Amino acid sequence: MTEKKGKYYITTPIYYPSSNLHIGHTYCTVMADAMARFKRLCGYDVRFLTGTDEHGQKIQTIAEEKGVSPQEYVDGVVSGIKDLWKTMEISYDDFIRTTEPRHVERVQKIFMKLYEKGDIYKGEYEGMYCTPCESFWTESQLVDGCCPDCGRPVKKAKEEAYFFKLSEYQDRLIDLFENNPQFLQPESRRNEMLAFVKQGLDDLCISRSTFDWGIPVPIDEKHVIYVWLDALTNYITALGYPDSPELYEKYWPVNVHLVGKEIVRFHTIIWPAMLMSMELPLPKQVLGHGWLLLEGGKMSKSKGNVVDPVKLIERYGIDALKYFLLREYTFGQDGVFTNEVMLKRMNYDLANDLGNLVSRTVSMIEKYNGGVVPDSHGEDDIDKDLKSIATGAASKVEEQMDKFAFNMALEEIWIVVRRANKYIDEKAPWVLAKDEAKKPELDTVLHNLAESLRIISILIHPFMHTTSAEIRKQMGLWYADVVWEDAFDFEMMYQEQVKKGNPIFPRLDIEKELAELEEMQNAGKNPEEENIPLELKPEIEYDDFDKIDFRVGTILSAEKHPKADKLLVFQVKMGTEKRQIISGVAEDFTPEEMVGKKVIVVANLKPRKLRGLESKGMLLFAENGKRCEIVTTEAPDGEVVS
RNA sequence: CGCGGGGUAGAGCAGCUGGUAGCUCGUCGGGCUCAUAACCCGGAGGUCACAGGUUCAAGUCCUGUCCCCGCAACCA
Repeated sequence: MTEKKGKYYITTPIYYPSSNLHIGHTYCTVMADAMARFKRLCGYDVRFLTGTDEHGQKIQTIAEEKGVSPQEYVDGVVSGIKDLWKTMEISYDDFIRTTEPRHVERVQKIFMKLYEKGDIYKGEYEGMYCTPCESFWTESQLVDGCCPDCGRPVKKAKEEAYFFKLSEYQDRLIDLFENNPQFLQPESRRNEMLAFVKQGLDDLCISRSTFDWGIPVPIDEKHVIYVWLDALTNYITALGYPDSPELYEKYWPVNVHLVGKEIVRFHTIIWPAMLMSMELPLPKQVLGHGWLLLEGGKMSKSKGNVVDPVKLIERYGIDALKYFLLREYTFGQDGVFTNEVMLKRMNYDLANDLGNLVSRTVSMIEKYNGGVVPDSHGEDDIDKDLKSIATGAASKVEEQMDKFAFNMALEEIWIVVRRANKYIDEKAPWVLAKDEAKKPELDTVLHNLAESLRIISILIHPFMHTTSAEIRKQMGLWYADVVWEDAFDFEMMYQEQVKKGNPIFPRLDIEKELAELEEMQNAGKNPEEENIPLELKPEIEYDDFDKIDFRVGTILSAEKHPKADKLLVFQVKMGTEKRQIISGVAEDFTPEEMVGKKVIVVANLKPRKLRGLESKGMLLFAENGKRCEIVTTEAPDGEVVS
């Protein structure tokens, strides 16, 4: 076996089990898994951690709605997540749940360490609180007096809370970013974070007393520990820190925290600050990957446009999906997910190039040499070229993997695949087979193809181990372990018995698959039969409704707000009165097309200045975040709407 | 005002520390029949957003401008 090269600790974020995971989570976990498998294959002592972040008000609320305890609720979701990782053959070494006793106890110990260090103090948190989002907002952040995230009402709240002295660590964090370019990649995120820290850091609120689904603050039973102290510490509590430090001492500091770009800030500012406070080593590197976007924009549960990985795996297999995710997207950048791009990748690269290469090679060895891999006899320039490309690929893959450039690593492997296909054409074994005198030459060709596939089976192992195994089975290599170093050698096969199997990646009818996928995805989106309640704001009384005075108005004129690019300034006539109303619809309508339209106005809304201009009232529009439609009527202006 | 990302062949993208512009798909033409109508070869197609500058040499460095996309401000 390979000698050990040292340890390698890699983590994914711990996911929030408020509902099932989508392909974005899958993407991150697939990358971590590929890296973990690659490092293992290269001889590292790898530890790969994933898990779930299970506390918080949101979970508590959902559980209450479903009439189960929070623990029961998360147990259900988490078991689904574990099933998904099992289906996807994610090779994690540990799965930490923040509700596990091992985590709970250790978080409390960590809290005490910070407290004893003098970095935690009791203070008062004041702000506008959005319950569903568990977030405090400042007045200026509110939209329409409501939560800027979910649009629901907020309430003023003041609560006693414990704070972590994040501000104390500002200078050390600036040093960290400035002196360790490797600490946070890609580069662009580093600049962002540096700018953020330089703006000045506020102390961090780390406890809550408005709900109780969390880890109790050890010195104050009224409080539970709030999200980041609970969540981020998973990376060391899972290693037994502080009470059972064997694994901790072996694996910490982590080599890589793989995270989405939305939580880079927490992992590169808050987490290092906590570690500094505890006087522990910092993560060697945090990598912020991009998002998978859909054509319409961000993927999100509330838009109902999530892509369900399970369906895709059932249909195309896990290796095909993993290949697509790793090959198509550039680490760190956002990428657009479409069924068509996915299907093309699967067909062209997997079925046509790799699958077909295996198929034709095995067929020829069966047909021309009774299914036994022959020995080679000499080499010419073409042989040499094939060999050098095949044996040179492994180091190129290593190089790309060092940069987390999965797409480039796979591209390097596919250069070998394409070279082998080309080799067949150049050598035309079917011609050699017709001439008994050319048998040695034919043998050489078959041998070299077999060797190439052997090497390919090793190279793809970190990314698609099942396919790797299937290729090795067909090539008669079932008896041998996959050893990375063997990818550097060309002469290793000796009279293996090959055996044709099913196509490893059957060719897809893209048109047909597209149609069926679309149908499936629509079916998930619009269950016609079912009557699914909408997610609404809290109920109001009739009296509340009656307070609003809706009127019909006619738009007399419209123009762009001189100082704001999203605002239109309308002059609206309602019966006898004319007034100015401003709306944020400049991106959806031109001023010209609005003139003359009849609209519905909230006429008794308190006037307010928007970028210097007064708006007296509000116009109604229908919108879904993307498209915006005017709510209109036939009635004469001035009339009451009720 | 701002912060960040980006503008490279019809589409989607690579091009790090400067030295003949590349990949996948599509398209046109050819080859082959071992193979999953797959594979291989060749052609057409790019003022590398624009304008200056540095340099023997610039998508690649510098300056300025325009446009797109996130975030932010603001969307009663």
